Amino acid sequence: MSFTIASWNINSVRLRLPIVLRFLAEYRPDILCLQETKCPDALFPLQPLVAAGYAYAALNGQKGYHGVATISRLPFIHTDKKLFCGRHDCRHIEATIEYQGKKIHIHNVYAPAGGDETDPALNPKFAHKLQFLEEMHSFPADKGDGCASLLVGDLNIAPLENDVWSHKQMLKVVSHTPIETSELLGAQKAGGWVDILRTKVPPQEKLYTWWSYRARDWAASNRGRRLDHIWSSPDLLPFLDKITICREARGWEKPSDHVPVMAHFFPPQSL
DNA sequence: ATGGTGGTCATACCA
Repeated sequence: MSFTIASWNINSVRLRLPIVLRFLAEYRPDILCLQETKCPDALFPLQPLVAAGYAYAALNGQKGYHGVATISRLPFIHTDKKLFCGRHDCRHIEATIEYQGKKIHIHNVYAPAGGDETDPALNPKFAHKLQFLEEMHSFPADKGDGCASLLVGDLNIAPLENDVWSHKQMLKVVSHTPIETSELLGAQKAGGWVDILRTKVPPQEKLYTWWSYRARDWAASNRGRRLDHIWSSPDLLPFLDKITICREARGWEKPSDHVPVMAHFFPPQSL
């Protein structure tokens, strides 16, 4: 029995409940971290998820915007929320699980998109994004408590050249500007995190997790970006079996513009 | 250079 975690920016969990249930039925992750749920906790559709076998949920939602939720087949031994930038935006929830004696902190993160203008002096949303990135620098993979960690979510940045369809054309586009990509890689390094999607797909290969709604034909033009990420503490790397980018979900009925990303781990006792 | 498509909540605002 492997351990599988998935992350998906769902762009309204209530509107897209049918494809959430389809994904859970077909891929059966142990944990699913959702972003942009756009749903206050009191209105979160728990019952159908419980019926699908996901009995545990850690919710941090608000009306209309943002919102994260971590749903699980395994119980949580602890949950926590972090506020970023002194705001009450719902952009983070931490849930700790125990899997075969190994405790794992799972951070579910939704980073600010940042608007269109790339000058933080002119665009407060981009300034907010940069401050969020700065605060992500003090988000360690090793908390010093002996637990492993995973950090997943929509970070709204495609850090590497082949995380976008055209590096050259995207350098002036929010999500791939040099300040964002260097800050994100800086936060990753400062926290001691490993970008595990890129341990299985080499940086020379294109890899996308998001395709705009605005394209006439998203699959034909294939102008994607890798905005969704799975980071781990280095101690989990020996157990990493494979990753899955569920590209097919972009073609499902009433799709999100993001697709689920997954990591599959061998059971620690098997190695 | 522009607008292209979605979501929320009922109007602009956000992605």
